[in-house]
Amino acid sequence: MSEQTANANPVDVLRARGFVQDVTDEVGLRELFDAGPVTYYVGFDPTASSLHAGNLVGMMAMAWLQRLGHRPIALAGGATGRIGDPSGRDTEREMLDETVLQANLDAIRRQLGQVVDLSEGRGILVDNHDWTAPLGFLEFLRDVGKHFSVNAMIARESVKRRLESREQGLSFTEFSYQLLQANDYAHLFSTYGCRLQGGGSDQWGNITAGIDLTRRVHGEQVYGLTWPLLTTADGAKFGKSAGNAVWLDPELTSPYAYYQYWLNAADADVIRFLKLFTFLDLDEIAELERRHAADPAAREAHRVLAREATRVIHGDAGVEAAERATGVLFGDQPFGGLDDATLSAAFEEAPSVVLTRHRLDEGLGVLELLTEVGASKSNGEARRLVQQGGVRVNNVVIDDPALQVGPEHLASERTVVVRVGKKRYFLARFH
RNA sequence: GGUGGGAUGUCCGAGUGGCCAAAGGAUCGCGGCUGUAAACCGCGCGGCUAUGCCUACGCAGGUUCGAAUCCUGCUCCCACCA
Repeated sequence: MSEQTANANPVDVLRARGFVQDVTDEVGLRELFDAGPVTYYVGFDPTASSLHAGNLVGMMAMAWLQRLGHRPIALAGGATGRIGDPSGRDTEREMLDETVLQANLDAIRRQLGQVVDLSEGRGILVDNHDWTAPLGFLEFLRDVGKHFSVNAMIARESVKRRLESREQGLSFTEFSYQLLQANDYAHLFSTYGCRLQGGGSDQWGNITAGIDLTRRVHGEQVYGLTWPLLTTADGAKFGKSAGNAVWLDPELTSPYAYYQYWLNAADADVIRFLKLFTFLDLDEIAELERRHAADPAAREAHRVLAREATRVIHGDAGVEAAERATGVLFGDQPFGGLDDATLSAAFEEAPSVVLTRHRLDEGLGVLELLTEVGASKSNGEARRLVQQGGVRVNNVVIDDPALQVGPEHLASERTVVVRVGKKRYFLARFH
């Protein structure tokens, strides 16, 4: 971290990197930061077994504030996660939910820990279920509910839209959600002295609800800060690759795939992403921006983004594996003389099928092979792919639909690598 | 409850008895250009033992040499009226 960054007000640091959409009472928040370490919180819903790229904005914002000397609280929404599914009523389901939820919480704790230091004395991880579950309904109505005006609640844009929409509707549970979140803030203020809540810009209403509640219950001023909800330059949802979420769990999204997601960022996004998703100095990023403008084809900014963003989540080993696999997959060298282990590592994320060895010895039609590995749904589709020049076996273009694939096509002891188009790889293992 | 309109391929949407495996667009796939990009251009996009055959136009039946198209019933959706 540069001197400049260390001395700047955190609001400016976050804003310079693109983390600030809105701030409640910016003057007051700046003074709060100047007065000493601030305890702040960001909530994450444990709805999946892993966090995903979309959660990174909040994670990075937390990390920056921590680096600037402030104290993070990561809140896992164990309570809100439970009411998210009102259909799970019977005890068996409830138990299962409990197990899954617990696993999800563990995963979130682990993943947050990679970016934010939540160790004893450095940061705190809490679950809002801990204080929400014991709360009685009457108690909740009396202590929390009475501070809210339904008139104000239904005036909120998100609520209003649902009330006007005949087929969507709005359940009482969902309507009450903002009260639960508001109560979280008031609780964290009184328990930990938390005075700042961060969240995506869609959280603005929930955050200000918490600020209001804290003021009414405790008579103290607390603050809120939102970051923009990201979309990519070409309009796609941020953090989705081919429609699938980009997960932080290497079991769900391999370090290679993760690296590739960033490497494939649009030119118009790359600088913005460098600021948000790496810890590089802004000076360094500005230099990359100059170089990118001068020679976009070199894609230097993309490479740095992919490397640094991957390093944050998957470490040096993850970067190394991703770069090695990228080298093999996008090189133009025919494969051959490799061993199964190397091949498996390079193609970790490629779908593979196991076929019997004698089919290879007898000669397997390339069309049939394409269908077997899942590259095509029918022989007709496979034939078209070959005729269009889109098929490679071991990185060598195949132009004959009648080609018989045999033992001479093995790239390693027992594996044949099929490539369709530029990026789709499939492995056939013969046993 | 009444009246009218509709249901077509992944999606949108044309098609009112043979020329319909079904226009057009989008998505998607492959190729070209390029930078593993964007934009743009070209090709492809039901299946098969393939100059033919099979399966497909909400569901079930019928008329006809022949039906996505006509008739009957059913299911679901929409609009207007009550």
